Amino acid sequence: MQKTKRLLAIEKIITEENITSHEALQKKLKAKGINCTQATLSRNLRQIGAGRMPDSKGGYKYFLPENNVSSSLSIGKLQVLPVILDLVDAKGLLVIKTLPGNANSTAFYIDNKSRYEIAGTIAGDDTILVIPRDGITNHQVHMCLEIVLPGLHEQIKGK
Amino acid sequence: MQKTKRLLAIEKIITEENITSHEALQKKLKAKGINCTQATLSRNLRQIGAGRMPDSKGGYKYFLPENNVSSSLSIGKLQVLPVILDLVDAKGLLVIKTLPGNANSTAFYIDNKSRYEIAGTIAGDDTILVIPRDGITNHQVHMCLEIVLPGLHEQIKGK
DNA sequence: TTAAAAAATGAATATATTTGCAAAACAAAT
DNA sequence: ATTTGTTTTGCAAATATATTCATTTTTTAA
Repeated sequence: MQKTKRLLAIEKIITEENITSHEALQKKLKAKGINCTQATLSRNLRQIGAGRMPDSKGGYKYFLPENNVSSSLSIGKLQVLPVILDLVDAKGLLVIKTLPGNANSTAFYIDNKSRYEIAGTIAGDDTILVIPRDGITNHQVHMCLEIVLPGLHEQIKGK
Repeated sequence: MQKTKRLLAIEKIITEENITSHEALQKKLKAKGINCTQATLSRNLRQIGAGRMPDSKGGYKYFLPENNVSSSLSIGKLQVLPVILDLVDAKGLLVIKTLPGNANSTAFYIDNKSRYEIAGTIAGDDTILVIPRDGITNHQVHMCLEIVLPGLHEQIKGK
């Protein structure tokens, strides 16, 4: 999962540092041992939905759109992950099993990440149905969920 | 005021239509009788703080950052303008006179436009002090206020 | 008004970003 | 393991955007 790792690194870097060009981002990644071309970054930045705004210093700054809730409610990774018990594909959809009572909050969390790949979610008490958008492969949704919930697949595999 | 007119037109166009490139914007402006080069648009887009985000169709879209309040409170132009009575320069600052009791709401409105040129405002009952940021010329603030409150100078001149 | 200073503009150029295409890496199924 | 199909990637080229510089326009001050 070389790409996923890079996507995560990019998200982290552009939210934490002032990135003003693909080239600058490329260098930061290199420093972390992640090598790729500027062309790949162009594609990756699009994929994660990164935008660009003028900064006050006459340059430009790349940014990740705020995920409405995640920041203000600050649901951290460590609180979200342990409640997820299983993840299975079914009929082009995904079913996530959680600890009892945790489906809604987790689905809420996923929804608020506003990923393009996910059309929506429906949550019961301990089960979430994730509905991918048309044209999105099963595999893409898995990648997407891994981004929304880093470590997810690790987590599941261990159960 | 050729430039101000263009800036206003650009703001209007990119909020109302899907603009995906400088060239596209240039054509829309031309259709409105406003001619300029791509170079000028590059500079203008920076000035008004326009950003760029990936759209779902594989392209990009220019946008104007939301002015937190203006949209949700929807203080329209027509309600704001008539309460402003005068506008004078003083010691590098600007003094705005309003109808009694209208200074605070007007200042609030200006503040929430979050213009770079304006460091802040202080409002009494019928008077607002506008404090420009260091390095901003008096003229720049006027341009800026004209953008925040379209028709402002027209309005004042008529009194 | 007129002269001087500042700001805005276009043309050309430099730089940055995106994309087509072929090769490589990866995944799925046999 | 081997084949087949899909995704990812780099390279090179195309496109889009930013900037330099010279000129024109606009503002300021006298």
